[in-house]
Amino acid sequence: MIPNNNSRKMFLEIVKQLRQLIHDENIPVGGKLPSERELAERLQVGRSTVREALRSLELLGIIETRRGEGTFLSDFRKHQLVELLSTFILQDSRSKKDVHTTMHALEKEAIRTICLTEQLQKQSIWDAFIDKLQEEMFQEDIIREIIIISNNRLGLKIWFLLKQFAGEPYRSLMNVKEKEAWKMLLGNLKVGNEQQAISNYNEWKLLMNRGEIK
Amino acid sequence: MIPNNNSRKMFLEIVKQLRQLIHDENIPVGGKLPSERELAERLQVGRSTVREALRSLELLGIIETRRGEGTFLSDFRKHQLVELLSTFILQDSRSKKDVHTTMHALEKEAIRTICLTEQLQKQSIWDAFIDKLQEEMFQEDIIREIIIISNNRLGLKIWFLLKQFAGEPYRSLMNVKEKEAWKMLLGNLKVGNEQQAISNYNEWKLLMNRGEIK
DNA sequence: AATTACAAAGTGGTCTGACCACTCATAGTT
DNA sequence: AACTATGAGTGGTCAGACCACTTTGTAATT
Repeated sequence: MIPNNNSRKMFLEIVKQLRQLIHDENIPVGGKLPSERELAERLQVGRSTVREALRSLELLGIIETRRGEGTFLSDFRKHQLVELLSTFILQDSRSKKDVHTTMHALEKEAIRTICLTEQLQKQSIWDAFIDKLQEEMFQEDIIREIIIISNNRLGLKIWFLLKQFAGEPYRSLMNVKEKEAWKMLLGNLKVGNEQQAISNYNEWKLLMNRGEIK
Repeated sequence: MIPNNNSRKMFLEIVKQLRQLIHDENIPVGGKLPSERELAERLQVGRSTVREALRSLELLGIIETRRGEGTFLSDFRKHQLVELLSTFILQDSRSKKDVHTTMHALEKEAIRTICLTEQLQKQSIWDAFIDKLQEEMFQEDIIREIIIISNNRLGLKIWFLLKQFAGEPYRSLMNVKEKEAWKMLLGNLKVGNEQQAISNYNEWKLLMNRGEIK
């Protein structure tokens, strides 16, 4: 008979199978998962093992549980866990720097993609953003919109993820210089001037860093 | 008496208290945590509750457990969480194009970082690579080395992950033109010429794509 | 005295069964 | 028709029991 002496961690196996199950049954975001008891029976493990896997995914913000109702697939953007992680994990400045560097890489790539793709430049949204610059506005929203428009869904998701780990790298309020940098950046984005746009981006980043040092 | 049947999730509370405990007792990376049974008694909860919290932290790569030995504070720079989340994320966006775009973003950022950091340019490894170009060599190895030297461990981790999903984007054999492009790229890398290096990179990428189309 | 072999204690891994607290649908009552 | 009570289903927690594994101490052997 096959020994059940798994050197592997069972609960990790369950995590894996849960992922498979979610995929196979095509459970949508917000959809309901089978109950813990049913999962235990279907996967042929104890309920406590199932729970360990579920609790892990819950801490990651992948699922959401409501007592008396059930377990639901969550929109992982909502997780509150990340602030926990930042206090737990990202005390290391090396890691923080890595997160920022990687985010910047994704942001720049989005700008490049947009500049090099004619259809993406014609979006009238750039003008709208330039107009909105006068009001109070979240810089983060602009960045996000840029990445969204660049149409790299994977990059966007990774960026979201990192943003959550990075804490608050983007201040919401802008001073005059920052607004000016944004205006130029958006303007160059509109006409597809890659070199200039990247240059503007770097300038803006410099302004941001100075602002943080203050 | 104080009712502890709060609507709050107990296991989240335990996670919080574990963090406190690790801080208070100043447990170093690699250090040993109290046993599950001891934690259960100290925190006045059941062992299974403690386990749910511990399993969550384990999935996040914050702790490491070894059967028969104990639970240890892990080197969380391993970023296991990113790996996990990525496998979840990549289910619904397996667009190869997105994967490639994101990989290129990371590669370019590595090149930029190296160009802008003097210490990284002095590595004699570039000359070694230029020499090796004559022989049969894996382009993938050069790229990887570039990212490693750029010292962004998170980026490297993500890059590795994406490479797995991307299949085989980098052919191992190089023709004359590709070798020439690499030679220039490495040369510019050595002296920190960012603009030219990125330009070389783009040229090389173009050559790669043509080769694939053939 | 040194080495080996074995037993015991300690630890994480898993399962079972039992409650509790909560939500919801529904049968029953007014 | 509106309201109420009930029970089924679900997650939350606990206690106790094994198992598999590692470490450690001790007794037996050399």
